[in-house]
Amino acid sequence: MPELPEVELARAELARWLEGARIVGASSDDRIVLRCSPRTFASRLTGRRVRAVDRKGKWLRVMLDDGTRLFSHLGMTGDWIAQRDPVRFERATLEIARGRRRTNLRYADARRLGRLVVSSEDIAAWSALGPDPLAEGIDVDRLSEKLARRKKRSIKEALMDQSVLAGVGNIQATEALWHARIDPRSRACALSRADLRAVARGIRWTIARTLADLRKGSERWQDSDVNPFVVYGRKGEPCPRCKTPLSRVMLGGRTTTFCAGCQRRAGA
DNA sequence: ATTATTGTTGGTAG
DNA sequence: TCTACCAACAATAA
Repeated sequence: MPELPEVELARAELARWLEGARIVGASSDDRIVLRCSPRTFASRLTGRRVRAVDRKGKWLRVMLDDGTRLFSHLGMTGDWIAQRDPVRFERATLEIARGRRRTNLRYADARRLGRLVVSSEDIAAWSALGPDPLAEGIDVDRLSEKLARRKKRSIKEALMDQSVLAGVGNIQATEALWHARIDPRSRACALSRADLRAVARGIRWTIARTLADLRKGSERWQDSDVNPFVVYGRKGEPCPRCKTPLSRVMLGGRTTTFCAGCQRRAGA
């Protein structure tokens, strides 16, 4: 379910339910998603008050009043749902109380590629994340410095590297590079300063666009049959800009759609 | 039966 | 120590 925009939506939803509320129960017995002992999960969370729900890239961090942190990554199919009754593919549950009001927050994850970790400190996966494009913006100088060391990687693979920019995944990278008119197969180190400024604009554009879609639709696009993206998943359809049929290649094992007509190979 | 999928990571090689 | 590559993880849908 998640790249940066979806996770940001999940953060806002969680914050609305959790901030200032008290966790009065926590349980999970999923030995794949849960990366700490079920006992730790229950005992460290129960009774605590929630200070804040933060997001960095695709990671969520719930900060509690005693410094304990709950980290949540949604993997490919994870989602938090505020609902009294159990949901399909439920892997963990938080019972929360705010005054007299009680709610259950349920973590659902069909493929179980997501993870939940309770820790008293920030975990390595969180600390290793690069800047978040939505929260911190994109510093082209810093980006250029990092990409200069990627001699072999394509720009698309580099953008999906979470230590380069946190939160950009297959869809957002595909859309951003189309907007920037850069061929996704270009070597990351071959992009000029102007190219990188265009990529930064492309990322801001696609994130803002996806976020706006999610906020107004509230229905996740996977659940409807409408593809809201400009090029992702549209191989063979005419490019919205130049009408050339869109091509598809594999980069780093991920499907990549692009326009051979108007996305130029950098450095070539 | 086959192929695809919004993601990460651990092992290996260089 | 850093970069690069790929299989593995796991479950569903078309």
